[in-house]
Amino acid sequence: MVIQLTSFDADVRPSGDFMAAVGGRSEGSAVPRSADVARLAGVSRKTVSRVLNNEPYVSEEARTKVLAAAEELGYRLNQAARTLASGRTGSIGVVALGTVGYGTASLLVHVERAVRDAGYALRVVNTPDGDPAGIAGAVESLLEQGVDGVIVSEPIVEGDVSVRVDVPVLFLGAPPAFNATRTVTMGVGAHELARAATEHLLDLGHTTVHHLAGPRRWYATKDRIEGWRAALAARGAHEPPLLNGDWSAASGHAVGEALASDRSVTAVFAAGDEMAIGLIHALREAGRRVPEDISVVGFDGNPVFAYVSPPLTTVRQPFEAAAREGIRLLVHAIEKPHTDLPQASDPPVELIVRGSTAPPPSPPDKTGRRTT
Amino acid sequence: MVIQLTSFDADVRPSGDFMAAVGGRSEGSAVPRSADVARLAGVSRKTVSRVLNNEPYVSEEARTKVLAAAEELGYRLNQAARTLASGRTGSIGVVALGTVGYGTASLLVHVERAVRDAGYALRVVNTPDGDPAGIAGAVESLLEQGVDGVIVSEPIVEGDVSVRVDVPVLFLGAPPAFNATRTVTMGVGAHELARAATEHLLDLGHTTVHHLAGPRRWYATKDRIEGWRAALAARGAHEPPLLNGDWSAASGHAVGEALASDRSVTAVFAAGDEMAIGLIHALREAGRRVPEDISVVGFDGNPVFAYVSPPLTTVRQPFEAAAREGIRLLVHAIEKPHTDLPQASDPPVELIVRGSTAPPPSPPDKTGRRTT
DNA sequence: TTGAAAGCGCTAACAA
DNA sequence: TTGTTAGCGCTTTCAA
Repeated sequence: MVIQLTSFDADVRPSGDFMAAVGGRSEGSAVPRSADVARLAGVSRKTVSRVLNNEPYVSEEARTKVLAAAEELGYRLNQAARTLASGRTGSIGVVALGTVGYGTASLLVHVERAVRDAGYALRVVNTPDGDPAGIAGAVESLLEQGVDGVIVSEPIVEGDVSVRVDVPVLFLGAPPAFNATRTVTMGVGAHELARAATEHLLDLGHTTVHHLAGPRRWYATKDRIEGWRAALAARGAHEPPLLNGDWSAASGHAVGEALASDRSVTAVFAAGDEMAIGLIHALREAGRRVPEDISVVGFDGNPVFAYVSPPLTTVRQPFEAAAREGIRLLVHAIEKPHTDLPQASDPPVELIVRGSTAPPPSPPDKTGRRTT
Repeated sequence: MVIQLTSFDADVRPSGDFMAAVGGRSEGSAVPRSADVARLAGVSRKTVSRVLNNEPYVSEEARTKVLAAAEELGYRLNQAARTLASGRTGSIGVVALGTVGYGTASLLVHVERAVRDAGYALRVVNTPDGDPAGIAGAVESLLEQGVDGVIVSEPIVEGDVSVRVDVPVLFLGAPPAFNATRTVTMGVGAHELARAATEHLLDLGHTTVHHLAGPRRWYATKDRIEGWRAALAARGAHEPPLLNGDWSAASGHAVGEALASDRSVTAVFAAGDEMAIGLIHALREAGRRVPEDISVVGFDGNPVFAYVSPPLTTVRQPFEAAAREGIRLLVHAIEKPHTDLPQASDPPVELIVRGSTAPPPSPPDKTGRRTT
């Protein structure tokens, strides 16, 4: 741990803005204003504004001069003033979960990139609990800071969130939790993915598939349960009782210890890669082989699990596509409020078959009895 | 994938602010201003401001009335106006890496929490490349948006970044890359951690330790190399050539394949958990046992790797402590610019010994020859 | 194509 | 303890 403090030059102002507010005018090394640029370029402030905002009706000559003057002065547009005058903030806020899992983290990274590519700045507020009160508070603080749009990313609980929102809202991976001027919902394919994972196991010959679910309060959990259920129902497979984890490998491990003695279990679809890893570990510790005795499928697609034994079969969530498409719609809602939303393309469902799945130890015969 | 668009009520304004800017006065359902609160509470706007900013010299009575009026109106302070008038933005910007690794993601989560706990909002800009140009652009955009302080989190390359920065800057996990009004540096203990990991292996009886490093351009890589080197030098151990990865499990796997045939290698310290996992996998595929033939230590402390075979011995980076302490110093620099920085406490070095390390297959005898 | 004037909603300084 | 006045730096309107 190193703490280094560069010598603090006492006559450096804490902030140019502060100094100016105190009374300094644009003299000496003070932070340049648009008036300074205008003066240097020999035009009006409004023309400077026009150039910097790419507005039409500016002569090439004026544009060139303004750009040169701005560059020379090291002029930086004051976003607060612009926001106050125009009502547009140029930023989008995201309410995220604040967990460090591969899934949520990579979703956030893609959101940041998509937002930036769309020309907006990003404000982030985490709500580790994801409950309605937390989300309401987070949205409230975002609105207060000033945002043109809000993204609510994978919130946890259902329940009505009570906030007054005048800007468009994008719900990523969950149904709308509150009303807003305009609401856009973008799923992350959890249902289809869960269904594909379950079907993969069924296709291998397993008579049914157990499901290790996440905490019941999460939307992500519900979606996966439903997908699993749909796959089972479509094949007429019996639906075994749910197994419960909390996304952590430790919880998967605990479930695996309890499950190991139940010889009727031959296939488990876990709602997260990490739970799957914990589950497999416990199973093997108890002497059950994976995939020979029990097949396990994960959920997320973290590439590192291609390098464990056995390499984990899993499904990949299309975070990048979901973030990109969702934000495209959100930005459309922000910038063209009175037009219809464009069509969103469906991201692909991607099943990654590796080594943790195989046919059941001994396929059931026609009567459904198992011949071990 | 579900796209849902709630019916768009045509007479809902796209934004209250916009409407007001167009000419509406505080009438009907327009967004309330501080003047509206003042009127309802029967005080002046300045008193409203005082109450909302927790300034002294307000009577209990006035405070109560203002709060009630604000609540009734659903008043929300306009941060842009406040910023313009006061010069303070109430937000801190972070320049992050935008990779989805466990390390960087969890650092970002802790940064968000610490920033919020300190009463600031967070702006995030990612620079996937982390190079000086990218960092400069990111800082520039943050400054333009308006921030009271900047955090540069684990940048990649050395090199001078050319930006004019009037606010304090916190460098997390790297030395200062540019000059600012005030610079604070907070390491994440990488050197000490790398040293502890290497020493653990040496203590086990290995004559030397190989190091699987990350991309050479990263500061994080350099720090770990230096820690490893220091441990080797302190014991008079021979320093083998560096192995090179890119943080991914795949790169660790590739190195492992090449390394498997070299029987002289008995201990490897990998600069990241995921590379360690890939390395171990390749080693075992080639018939070498871990830890019996080769010991491997990772770096990061992702708990999921306690549930693979063998459970990974690793060191945990004190992200939470580093973020909390670093931001404490940054906030101090922002709020009390003319005082000394407080003392920062050193986060603990934490070695997590699990199953991937053991004494060498057959300890060298006194002469240094190996008796296999 | 350009400019002058008038705010945006808030806080700072000062006076009361 | 409170209110008045005067901006913060920009965009908007409207006229030129």
